[in-house]
Amino acid sequence: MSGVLPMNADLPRRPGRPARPVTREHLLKVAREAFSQLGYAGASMGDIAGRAGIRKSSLFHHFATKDDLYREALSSVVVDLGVIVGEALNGEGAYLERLDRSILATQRYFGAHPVAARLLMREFVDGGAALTAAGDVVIAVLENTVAILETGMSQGVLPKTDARQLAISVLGVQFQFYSIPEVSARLVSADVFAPEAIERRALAVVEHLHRLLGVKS
Amino acid sequence: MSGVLPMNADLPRRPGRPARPVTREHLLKVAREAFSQLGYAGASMGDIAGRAGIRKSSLFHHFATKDDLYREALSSVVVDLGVIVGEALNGEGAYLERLDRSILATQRYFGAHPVAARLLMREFVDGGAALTAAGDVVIAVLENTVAILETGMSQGVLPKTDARQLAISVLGVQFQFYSIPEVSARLVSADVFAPEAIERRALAVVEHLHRLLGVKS
DNA sequence: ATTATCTATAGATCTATAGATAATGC
DNA sequence: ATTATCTATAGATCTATAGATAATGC
Repeated sequence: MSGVLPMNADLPRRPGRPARPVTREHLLKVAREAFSQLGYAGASMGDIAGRAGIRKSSLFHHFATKDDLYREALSSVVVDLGVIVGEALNGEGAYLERLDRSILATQRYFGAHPVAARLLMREFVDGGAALTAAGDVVIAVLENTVAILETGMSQGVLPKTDARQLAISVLGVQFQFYSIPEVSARLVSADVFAPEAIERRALAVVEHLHRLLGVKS
Repeated sequence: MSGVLPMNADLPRRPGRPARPVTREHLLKVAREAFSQLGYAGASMGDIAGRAGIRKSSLFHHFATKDDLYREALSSVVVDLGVIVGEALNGEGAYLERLDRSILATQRYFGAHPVAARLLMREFVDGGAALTAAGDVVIAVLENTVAILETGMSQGVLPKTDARQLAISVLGVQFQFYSIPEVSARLVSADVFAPEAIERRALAVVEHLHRLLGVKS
């Protein structure tokens, strides 16, 4: 599609209102990539602008501060993932069915969006030092996990244990692989974002979490 | 102890050779703290010097480049942890005894050294982009975990499964809690470095890894 | 003489702003 | 008229270096 028109996407731009302005969406996409790969402090506005094919000052036209850009980039991932997990959890089926569906959905989302898990992990590791607002979102995600685990325990589907300690381990199993993609790639000797590798990891995480949570098999 | 002599530790220093020079060990300690909290890009040489009570240029007298300082700070943690896990694994007892001892030793090390897990996790997440040499150390740590798991599987102590996929999940369970201390603290509503909290997490990780690895109980 | 510190500074880079430019969309 | 881009630049900060200083350790 859109192959009929010439794709003069990466010609150097000149002053004046452009025919095909760089979209906010595209800027957020390259910002997610840069922040994911380099972290908030490591990624510069000039670098992000360069990836999008515009000048630094043009990037500031779209986002008033680096912090604004970062928050919006992070938020887009949190919202996406929240919707996907929400749909998986609120769909049909018994507790374990919905749990498995949300695990698979999360893993496939991370596989389809190579920057997502690392971007979120960096935010966790930074500990909301830069972000009180986003820090609360992070806590909300974990409190949600705790609630899901406690539901399973009170329904007798999962053995009772400290749900808060467990939630952090669950987070580790779900995020680790895609948060450290270069390391994971070397360990499993494969492109971790190839379709077979994604599916292999998804099934492994289901198996691992079943064991970790004590699901009867 | 050493309370007899005046502790003029944090008086401003002046030009000329000092009576009590700041030790290399102390500089590495504050560097580990800064890199752990802020990351490689986020921590500046000026900041690290300031934490140690000297000027930036004096820090450069001890470490020629920021990269040198980072590598040595990271290396000190890798070596420490390697020794501790090595001793736990090479000691007496059956496979499971040695496994549990190394899990507990790792958790207690992270609890006693609040900057260690996060410093290592940041290095994993950065993916050796900055560091090829240290990146190999990181891979070595994981290959070692794979070898331990495969030993257990071939001895029939652990059920057979993909040891490489499992190793990454094990890494997640072992590191997550102490890699995101601010988040963990809010989730468990406690100072995660208080002795009881450390012991609670250590026992939880043993339980979680027993389940994840399929140890018969 | 050695050495751990300091002051001062070069040169790069980073966030952010000011103001010109020129095509778009109304 | 609006607006997405550009050039140019201010001011802060960052890594790293040069060279002075003065107490230590021999």
